[in-house]
Amino acid sequence: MPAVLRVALPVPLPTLFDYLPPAAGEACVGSRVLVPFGRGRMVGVVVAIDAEAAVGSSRLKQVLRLLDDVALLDAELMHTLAWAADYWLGGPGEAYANALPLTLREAKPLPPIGDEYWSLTQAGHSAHDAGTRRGGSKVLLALLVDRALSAQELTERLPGWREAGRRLASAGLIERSERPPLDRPLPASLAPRLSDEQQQAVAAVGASLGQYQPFLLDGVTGSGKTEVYLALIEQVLAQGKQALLLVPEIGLAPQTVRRLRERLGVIVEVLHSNLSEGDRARAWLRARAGSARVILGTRSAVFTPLPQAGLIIVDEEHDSAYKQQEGFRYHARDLAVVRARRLGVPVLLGSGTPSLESLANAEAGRYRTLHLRARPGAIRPPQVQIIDMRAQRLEHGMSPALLAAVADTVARGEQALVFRNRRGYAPVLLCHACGWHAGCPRCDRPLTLHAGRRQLICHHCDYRQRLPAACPSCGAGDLKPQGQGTERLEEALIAQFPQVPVLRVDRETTRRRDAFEQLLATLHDDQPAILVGTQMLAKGHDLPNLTLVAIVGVDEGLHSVDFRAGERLAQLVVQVAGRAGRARKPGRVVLQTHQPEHPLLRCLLAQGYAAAARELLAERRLIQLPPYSHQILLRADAPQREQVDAFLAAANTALPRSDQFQIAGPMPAPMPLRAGRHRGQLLLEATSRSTLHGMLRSWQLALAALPSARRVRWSLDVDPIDLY
DNA sequence: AGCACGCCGACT
DNA sequence: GTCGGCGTGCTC
Repeated sequence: MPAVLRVALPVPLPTLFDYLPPAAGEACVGSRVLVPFGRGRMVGVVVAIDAEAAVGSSRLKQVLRLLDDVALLDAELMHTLAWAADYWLGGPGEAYANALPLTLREAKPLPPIGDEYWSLTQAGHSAHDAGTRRGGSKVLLALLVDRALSAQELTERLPGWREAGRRLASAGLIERSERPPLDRPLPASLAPRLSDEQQQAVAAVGASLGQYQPFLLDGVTGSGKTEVYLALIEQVLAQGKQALLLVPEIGLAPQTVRRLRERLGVIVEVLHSNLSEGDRARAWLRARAGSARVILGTRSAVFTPLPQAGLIIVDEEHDSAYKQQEGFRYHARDLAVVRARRLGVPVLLGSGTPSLESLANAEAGRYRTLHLRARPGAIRPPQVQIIDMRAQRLEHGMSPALLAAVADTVARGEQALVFRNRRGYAPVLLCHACGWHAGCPRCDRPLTLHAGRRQLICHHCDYRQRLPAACPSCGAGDLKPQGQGTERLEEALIAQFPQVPVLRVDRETTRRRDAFEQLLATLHDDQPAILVGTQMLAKGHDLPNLTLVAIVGVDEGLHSVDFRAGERLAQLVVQVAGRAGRARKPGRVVLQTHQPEHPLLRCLLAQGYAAAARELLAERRLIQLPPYSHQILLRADAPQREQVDAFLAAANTALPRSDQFQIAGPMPAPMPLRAGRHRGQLLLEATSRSTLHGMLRSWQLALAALPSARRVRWSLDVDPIDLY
């Protein structure tokens, strides 16, 4: 048997592939190779050398070329990736595909990791003097006439300069160069005085630097978690180590980057999916080279190489954005903890509304809890008032008490936020003559009315149709919107408060990148305004003049079939409420509901999130739901229901009988029809997941071999976070 | 996932 | 008589 190289390839197959060593050179584990695969060629990562071939030598092909002389992925990252692929049942190659920026999965030399600079050529200077160019090109030439500028500086001064840049570069008027990343310290601002609790948190984590220890930093919005992060990152930098800070979404990145830069006086490397591939590769490589000291990123940044790791922070750790919902379904928060253990560094999970999983880990003594209770500056926590919607005359879904609260607020020159977790004008369009309602033909759910665009849109599959003038069923012209979305609330608030600016913030109004930031920038600190919006308003963004949060209709969450609905509702209410009164002014929250006596709401409002979470945890323990049990969900969908049923039945049969786990289903998914496909699922629940592991792999292979599997799309989800 | 091969309907 | 539909099988 010849010794072969074992290579992970970016294909969703459950196997690694063996190759004969290349004609020239010595491959090492963690380096990339170009290999023939099927008809074409592919870049893979060497996971083992001197392996014994798993297939007959006649089938072995030879590595075409080595792409790295040293490992691109260090031993720790290789182990982490293998562990992740194993835990979340991914193909061995999929983890690598997620970890490596696209540019690094091409058979090219590594891109330079210096900063990208642009300058005028001789011809460029002439063109500028002649003034022949127009528009963006002219502005760009003028910007570069004195000195070369970095791509970042150009983006700051002329957003969208790339197009003009391309034109001018191909005309030979400007040229690109690389310079080593700036290493001179930038001006750093002084750290504010920390509260006692903040100091204790910093001291506790600081004392653990250099060893593995998970911390749960439990701090309400505005309690100053970020200052704790900053102080710790400062310590890590002083030791010459790297800090990785994960945030749930890109929207939170720009302001956080600014804050980190201003306070720490170092370059902050950013890694998220909205970055261009070149930028991602550069940031990744800088982290690998150790020149990036502070790395801020979203989910996939958990795979950043950290050769000098000092600390990992996961901000808003409860956020479900950390779980990848398709393909390789890993959880970045959980992986961050695993990485921290292997790296021997502390990991800090921060949230004002910790996940029940993390609370259970703290309860079990696996995590140390740090509390930040007080809001610095001694602002009182917002007072919360429940409005019983029953027997109220509603103005487009808003009660008189709610409108009065908004009126008071704007009369004082302050700002109000009206929160509604529903986009569009109305969630249902109903015919008052015959009872027909507009439904999605592909999802069996009502279509949402979007009045401004005169469309009916399905929020599940994006099916769209024009707004009918009359009822398609009976011809009556009596179509009435039922219920309220943000668009309708906006309209009603404009009518009620004609002199106050009303700003709607949802996916529709903030489609463009940075539109959200720009929108918020128009809010002057001292001017009254009304904000209407969805989830997007729940996070980040300090609005110092915002003193009222009005939550319209959270009842939907209380009826949901998903056992996590209560947890999510509590988190959402607390996060949204936390927008109120962040600066000097006291805040007020009104919560409008049809179920003022609901135990979860009452507990949440009377005793706060921690108490509500304790109740929810006790419930979960009682009925043995996560985090007190472990779930694996098999999902399947197909154009015909029989195909789904046949596959799930066969999958169920292929499951070994065991008292290690319970099986629920096969059953229809909570949305049994979506985008024209029928959906079903099979749920495994076990008290101990580790005993399940070996069985799962063989089950997965058995599923792939089922004839019925070819007629469905299917996936296995380890620790699913919604049963959708 | 791609990408071939392979065997049955509506077209120049 | 062909172009092309997507079922089936393979990739070291």
